[in-house]
Amino acid sequence: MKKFYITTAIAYPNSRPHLGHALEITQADAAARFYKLSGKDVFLQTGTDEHGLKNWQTAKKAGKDIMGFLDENVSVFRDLFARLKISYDNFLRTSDKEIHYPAAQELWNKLVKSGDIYKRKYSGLYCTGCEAFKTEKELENGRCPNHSTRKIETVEEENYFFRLSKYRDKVSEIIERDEYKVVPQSRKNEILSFLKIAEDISFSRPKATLPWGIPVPGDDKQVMYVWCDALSNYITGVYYGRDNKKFKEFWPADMHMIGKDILRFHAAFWPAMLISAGIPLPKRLFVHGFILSEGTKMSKSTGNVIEPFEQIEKYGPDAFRYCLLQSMPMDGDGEYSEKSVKERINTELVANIGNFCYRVLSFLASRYDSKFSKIDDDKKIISEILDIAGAIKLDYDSLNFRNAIQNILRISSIGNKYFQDNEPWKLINADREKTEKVIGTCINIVKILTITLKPMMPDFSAGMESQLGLKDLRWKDINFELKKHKIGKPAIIFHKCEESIAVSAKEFPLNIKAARIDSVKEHPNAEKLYVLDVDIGKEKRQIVAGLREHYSAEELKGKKIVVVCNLKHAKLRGIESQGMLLAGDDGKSIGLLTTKAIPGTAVLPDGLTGNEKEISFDDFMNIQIIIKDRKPYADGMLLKAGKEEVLAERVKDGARVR
RNA sequence: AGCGGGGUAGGGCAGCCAGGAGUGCCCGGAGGGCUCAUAACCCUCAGGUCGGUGGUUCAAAUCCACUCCCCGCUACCA
Repeated sequence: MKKFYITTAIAYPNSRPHLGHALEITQADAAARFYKLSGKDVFLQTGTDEHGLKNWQTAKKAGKDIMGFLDENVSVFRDLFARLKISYDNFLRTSDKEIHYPAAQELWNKLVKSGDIYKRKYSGLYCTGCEAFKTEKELENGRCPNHSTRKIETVEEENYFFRLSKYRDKVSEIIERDEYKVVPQSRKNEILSFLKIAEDISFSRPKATLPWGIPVPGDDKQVMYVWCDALSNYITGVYYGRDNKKFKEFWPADMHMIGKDILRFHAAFWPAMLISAGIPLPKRLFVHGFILSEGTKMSKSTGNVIEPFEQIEKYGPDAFRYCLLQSMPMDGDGEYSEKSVKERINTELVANIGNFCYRVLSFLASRYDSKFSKIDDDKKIISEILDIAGAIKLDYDSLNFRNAIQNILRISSIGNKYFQDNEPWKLINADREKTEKVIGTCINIVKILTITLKPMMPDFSAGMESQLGLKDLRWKDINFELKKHKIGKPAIIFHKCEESIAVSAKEFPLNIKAARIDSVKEHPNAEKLYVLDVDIGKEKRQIVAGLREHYSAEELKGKKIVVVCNLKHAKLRGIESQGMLLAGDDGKSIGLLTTKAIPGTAVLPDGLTGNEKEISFDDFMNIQIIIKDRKPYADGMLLKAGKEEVLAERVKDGARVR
């Protein structure tokens, strides 16, 4: 079987990888994983472009040997790819003398043979300090900014050129007809207009000005310029010039993936070179935009640089991949911000997808001993979901990850609604068999989610496969054929990303006071709730508390507790609650926080001042207070009511206060 | 200035190429339901003269012309 061959642009490793590198390789990896799932024999190549003056100078400046410098930087890229779970099959370094050099030289020779390489004089502005050509833009007052005492000279040098102009019509035609398909359309238009005026391109440099490159065959005074050196990686990595039979298994490439800044080289130079060398053209060029932060390009001066390593560390590879893929529109630039990352994790991954998977699996595990032997043959749901899965396939095939995500979320929303509408937690008392069918269908939906998310979030899907007790799910397993099955052990995969309210050095965000319960009534409308009147010193408050399963009215009356007073008031089943009493919850028992302090005493960490500002329930939930040795700690700081201690009843260490 | 991208509900987007009731997604707001699930899930409602003007058309967010505003690029760099 011919390989399905995908490439990324090769990175220039003169500094650390940035978000753009992470984006491109993640897109390529997601595509590769998708095609693999669909049964193709995928080969993904990436690598690094290691020649050129910039690498040479950066190494020199750092006082390092060029290969040592490159090895170091390249290993950082490889490390990033590993952390990103990139499933590449080949990593090609253009500094590879064994494989890459001879093959690139072979390509050069082919171009010479076709009569498309010729010598021509080139003249430019040369800085003797840098020993390099400068563009007019780079100069300040006609001088090199790094060597302002030296003169800029106009230097002529003789270089080899490639006859791009000869091929512009031919390349235009091929792109026009989509034989080499450039997407999106706007990039295709752009390159077609460039091809009308494309001129021959400089193809080499004298060794004296570019000391670090691949030697031009038959001319030891010249080295290849980047085109033949770097673009050729796409063929040299897959046996070009080494093993023609094997080369044909890979080539032509099914997809090159690049950024919009290098469109010309891939949609004009590269196909022209291939035609000249008599090599078939790749099939598709996918061009993505840049990834921006806060609406502008990331730069150190703006201070909006986002480090890929840090993002993976904070959010994990799955969520990072998911957000990267979602950030990029099909045309134009994308936007990445941590605020939206957190939002997406909490709402899409946790509340929508993750919650559906977990509620279904845990229901089956606890009520049916993890087994089912029938499914609900709800034609409407089934066909609706299979239709969406079909759309997702098209989304992936066109690399529209954003649409794919949107459609996947639709599936889990349908699942959540289906679960909700059937109310299995109630239905199970009336019709145990029907309930089992409903859950069986839900398991199939979970399976479909697992498969459709596999290209984007490999860890999640691997985790779900093991929870489902299924192995090696493929795209063809998207169906409702799982009718009798025993699942594995359910577990939560995505965890809520807490927006930690900065507990500032001076102000504690909560206004907590010691209080005494004056009276206890049962909530007329809710079986778990009490309505309490509490004394918080200068005023009295009415508080609704869900304690009826844990405390009797007698136990509560007169008890001295602590209450959050600046929480936004809320109606609970029709009765207003003007605060919240604090209790520890260790998963088994609920135990009140108590204190001997007189009502009204502020409860604070040492040294911090109080805060009257009203706080929303969500913000409150994001403040972690944990019990240790019966005492409450907020962000590691002990909470006390003046001089008196605050102690939690009944609960173990690690209990969360709420 | 040139080139490119954009202006659609309070925020972020899709829809535009192949015109057909402002349709859709995520967040946020208001109200309700539910308790299996990670305070999660479900439902309802509010909110828009689709940047503006003019044209083509039976019909325009969508096509054409003009115009206003925002942003990016303008390096022999992958």
